[in-house]
Amino acid sequence: MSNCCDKREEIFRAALELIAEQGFHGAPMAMIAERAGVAAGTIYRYFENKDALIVDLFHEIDDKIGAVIMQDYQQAKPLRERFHHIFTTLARYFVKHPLHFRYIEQFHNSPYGVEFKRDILQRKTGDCHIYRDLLEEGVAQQVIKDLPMPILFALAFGPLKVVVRDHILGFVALEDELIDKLMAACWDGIRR
Amino acid sequence: MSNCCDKREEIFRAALELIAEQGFHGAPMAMIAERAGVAAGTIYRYFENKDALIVDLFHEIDDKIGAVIMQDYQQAKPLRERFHHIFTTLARYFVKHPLHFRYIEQFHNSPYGVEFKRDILQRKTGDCHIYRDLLEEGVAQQVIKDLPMPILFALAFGPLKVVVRDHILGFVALEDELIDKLMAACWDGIRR
Amino acid sequence: MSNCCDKREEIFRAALELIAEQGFHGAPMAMIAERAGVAAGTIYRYFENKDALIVDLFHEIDDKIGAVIMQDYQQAKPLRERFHHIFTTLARYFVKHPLHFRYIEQFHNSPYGVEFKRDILQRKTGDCHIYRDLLEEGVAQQVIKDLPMPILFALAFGPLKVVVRDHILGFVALEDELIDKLMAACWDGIRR
Amino acid sequence: MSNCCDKREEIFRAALELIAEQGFHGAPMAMIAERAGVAAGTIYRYFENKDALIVDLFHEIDDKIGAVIMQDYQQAKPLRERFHHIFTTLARYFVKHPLHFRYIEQFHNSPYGVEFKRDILQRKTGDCHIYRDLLEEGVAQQVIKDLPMPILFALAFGPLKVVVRDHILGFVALEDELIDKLMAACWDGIRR
DNA sequence: AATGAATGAGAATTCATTCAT
DNA sequence: TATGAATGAATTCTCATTCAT
Repeated sequence: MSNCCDKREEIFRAALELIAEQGFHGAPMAMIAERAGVAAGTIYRYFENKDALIVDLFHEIDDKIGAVIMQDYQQAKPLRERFHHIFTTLARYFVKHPLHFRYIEQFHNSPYGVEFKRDILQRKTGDCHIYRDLLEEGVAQQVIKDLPMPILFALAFGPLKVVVRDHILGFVALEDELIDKLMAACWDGIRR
Repeated sequence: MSNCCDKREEIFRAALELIAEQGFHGAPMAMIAERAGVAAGTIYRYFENKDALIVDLFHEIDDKIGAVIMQDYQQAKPLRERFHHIFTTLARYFVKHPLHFRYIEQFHNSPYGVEFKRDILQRKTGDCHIYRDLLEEGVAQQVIKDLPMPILFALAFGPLKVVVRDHILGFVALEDELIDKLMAACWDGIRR
Repeated sequence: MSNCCDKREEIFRAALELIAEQGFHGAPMAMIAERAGVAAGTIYRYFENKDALIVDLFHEIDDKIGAVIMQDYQQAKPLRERFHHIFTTLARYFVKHPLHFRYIEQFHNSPYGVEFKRDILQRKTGDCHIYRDLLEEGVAQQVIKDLPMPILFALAFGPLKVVVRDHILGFVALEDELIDKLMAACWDGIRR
Repeated sequence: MSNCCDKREEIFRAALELIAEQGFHGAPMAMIAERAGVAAGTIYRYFENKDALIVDLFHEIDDKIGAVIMQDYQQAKPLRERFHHIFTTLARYFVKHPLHFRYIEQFHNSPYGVEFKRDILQRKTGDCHIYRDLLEEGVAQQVIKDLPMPILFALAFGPLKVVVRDHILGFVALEDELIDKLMAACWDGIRR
């Protein structure tokens, strides 16, 4: 457990940093290895190849985000509060982990991410059902507009994605107060 | 005149298709040349190098979009109508030209696009001032929420981006009626 | 005659400048053409290919030097005076035409020049016989050391080559007085 | 240790042979690799790029020559004997290592060598100070002509360069006896 | 398990030369 | 004759992956 996971962790960290900052182009295996403090060949003990490393790292991050959201998620709370929880948790997570955000963006806009996207959009994997369940519940309760799920999803979380990017580029300071206002506006977008 | 522009056009077309579909990785110069029906060296008569080709192609598309939006834009019309015009024109353009949409996405999520983004976010180039002017006017008239520009921008157009992607992947059929509904919801997001 | 020779002349001039200053690497045909004010294809009307251009240009320069030396060469004058004439004429020519000197150097140190050198060293071409005749006469008269011809040649003109290079690089100012001193020293080298 | 230095050595050897015989043009990296018995990419483990390989190889040779000259150089010996030592050592080295001579010539007549030449002419690097010290000492002792250093340098070693070239091309057989005569003549050129 | 030197296919780019106009 | 766009072979260099140690 000791050595094994350390190395894997280090490789993940190195890949995350390099890819998030330089893109897939700017992250050759040799460079990832160097930054991780392991030999190039060692990466292949933990990952079948570069693609697998990239995909695994994505899932690692994706799972982490899912876990954070689920952590204090209370199904019993009113709809809007639950939306508030998801939205602000996501926003704070990305503000706190800009490299994760940028990695996910890189991933989605790459051949690696295309196949995966089919899954996630069909809500087959991950914790996406939380988002969907919430929205579907809202539609059923006639609190949320009766629109196709992808539309609602885009209205609810699309702006967040754009704003986080702007935040990372330094064009807005995404502080708690602003996150709340953004959330409120997104809620305006989806509610009846 | 004949030959000159044909070749350049063909190279643009080939690069657009390959990059939009396969990403920058999947579009080596030799392949672009082959698909364009020219020799590899020919590309370099029209573009200084691959980067220049990529940036030029982006501007080509960007200008085209700007032109389409400006075409029937009527400054005299009420705010919401102007927003409607921009929004639906954009949506229809992307539905009609999915490769353009995917190319732009690739571009923005790449080293090539980083520098450019700084400009566009600072609204220094292109027709972006149209968007900003519209939103600023709305804020001044107290029709639109008083939020920082990047936030309003994200609320107004962020969902569209996500939905267009879903449309291209086949998860929604972005028809005129749905575009209108989406636009209305986005308007709900930004209006007071 | 008018147009024909102008172009050829311009191509020669352009090639001389570029090759002397940038080496053969730094003188692509397209660049030579541009500097000569002709189209790339035009060069091939006057020269079979790049090699031919390079060799022809060498001969052009070589002939010019030969002509200058022969111009005031007086067979009747004493040996040392004739040596003085050749030496100082050469020196002044190179000082006046540094590009010619550098071109010749480039040429001799290139695959182009190798074959040619065989000829010239066997004294088959050019005005080299002047040098050789002079030295042979000196040997016969027991004024000049009895050494193999290439040795005498090297002693007589080798230093000049090195000094001209230094002059062009700015490490000595090769003025008339210094040329005379250099010549005198070279004469010391070859005379009995 | 074993493999490392072998490969580097082999690459040096291959590059030396090819460049000395065919010039920089005639020595593509792939050909150097093939002749060295390594893969093309392997060269780049030992040298940053082709330029670095070329420059490093030059210094390798240059250092070797410097070492050979210094090996039996005795500062205490009379001036002429020291000159004799340097001159004949150089001559024999080049006779023994014609590829080294031709490589150096190629190098000096190339963009690679230009920058370096400035140094060596200013006697800033290598063992060149030996030559200069010797000549300056001779001038001070009024044994050698009072001429600018580049002139003396050219008189002392310029002929050797020309003769070595002729020797390599097969026009003289530069044997010990002849080397001595050449040296004596060069001494005549510089001595008072 | 770990290493990292070695591999070699593949990518971008250059440039002498050709040929339709 | 002259043009210069087009060609495509050749060149430099990169990098994912392997394998002997």
